[in-house]
Amino acid sequence: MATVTANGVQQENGFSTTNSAGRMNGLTIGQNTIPMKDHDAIKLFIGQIPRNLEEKDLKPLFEEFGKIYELTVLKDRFTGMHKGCAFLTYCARESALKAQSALHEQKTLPGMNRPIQVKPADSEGRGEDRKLFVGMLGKQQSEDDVRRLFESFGQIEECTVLRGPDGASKGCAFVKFSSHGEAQAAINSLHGGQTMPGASSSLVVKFADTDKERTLRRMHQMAGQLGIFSPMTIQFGAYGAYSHAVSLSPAGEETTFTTQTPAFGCTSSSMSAEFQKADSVQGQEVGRSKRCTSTPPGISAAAVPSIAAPIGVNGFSALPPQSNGQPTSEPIYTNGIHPYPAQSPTVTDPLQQAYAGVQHYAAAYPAAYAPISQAFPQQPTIIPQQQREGPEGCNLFIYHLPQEFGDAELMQMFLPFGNVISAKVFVDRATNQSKCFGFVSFDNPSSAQAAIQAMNGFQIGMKRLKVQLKRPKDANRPY
DNA sequence: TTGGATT
Repeated sequence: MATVTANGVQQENGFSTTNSAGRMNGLTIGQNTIPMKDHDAIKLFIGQIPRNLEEKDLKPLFEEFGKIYELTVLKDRFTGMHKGCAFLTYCARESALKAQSALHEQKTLPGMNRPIQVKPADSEGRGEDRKLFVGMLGKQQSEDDVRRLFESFGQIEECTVLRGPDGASKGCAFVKFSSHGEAQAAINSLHGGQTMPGASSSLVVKFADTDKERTLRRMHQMAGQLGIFSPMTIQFGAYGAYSHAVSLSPAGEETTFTTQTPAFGCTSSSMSAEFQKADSVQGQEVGRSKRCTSTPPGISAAAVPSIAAPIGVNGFSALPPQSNGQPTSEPIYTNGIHPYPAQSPTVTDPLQQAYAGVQHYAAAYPAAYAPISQAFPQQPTIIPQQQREGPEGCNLFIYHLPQEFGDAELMQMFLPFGNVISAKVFVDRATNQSKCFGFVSFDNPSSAQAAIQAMNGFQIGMKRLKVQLKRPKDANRPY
């Protein structure tokens, strides 16, 4: 038996699923029509409704824009009181858009002092599929500037430049378009395409995080703040730092660089750089052979008291028990980086002793970390180090880093001097290449000072590290 | 050549 539905669509089977626009909006079985809605139907939030209006009163008002799929006045869960708002879903997406443009803030219902609100409900994904995060803006770019940048791609519903407490732009913004397509078009044209004045890299245009991603990030942040990363990370890191940056070639010879460290497994680094600590005190280079001869191989780690300081800070409160006749003169991690601590050519130089001592520590106790790792059998996954600034006087700016250095290498290099709460090498987003500078934050100023003392002027290859306190944020800012 | 950021 054929059925003619309200839409005039005739079907042999008595089912009708399309409206005049060819979209699904109702399922008619015999005489009964079960309302169906578009797959992309929009749930609208209706606000500023007088509390005496119920569904039956509201229906006529909204039906003029299309068939209603669902209309629910919001009631207090406990008291059942009318909350002055409702959710409304039309069968057709089109109807919702029409209602929104015809009604939203266009009229005020009797007894209300603000105009009616008709807009997609928050539950509709909060617009995140059309909201963009814009990064690498110039710090002086205003909302208007950002709007101008984006206006040709569609209708901008929202544009906010993120600002710190002092009102200074954080160099990023959110831009919400009225549709996903517009947002996507903006990404396609603008992302990476230009570099704003004062920005360090090309413009970033991407979809803003979803709620889920945001929650995840928050959790990571919390975890980072609470220091919930593996203690072994730190200890391994320290160990790795010494073995990386510190492995002395006793004979002053090049050693082959292998890339394994216990801290990070196989690292990406394959540096052939040569480390030399410049003699910053006397302003002169200390001869390599002189330094080397002053560091006799085979010196006992335990006999070098000064290594206790940097090591202790990193959680090595004690050296492992002297053991077992392992060879101590060969670095187990020979990575081609040769620090030549040269503050003084004598063996009493603390830094040199630290280097030497740690080298021997690394050489003599390769199993040192094993018992510790067994003591923490279920370490949580390492949470990626977020950018964290330390207190005033604890943050270092490091320039002339080797191109190959990444965050991990930077951290390893500075771990000997204290608790590194953050190590960040700046990377050019376009090329993914290091910009050869970075930041290291300690949790206390003396570690930072110790690091400056030891590492400023440190020669790597043809370059010398520049290690100094990071400029405070407000420095050099025009007022 | 001074922190790559968030709703």
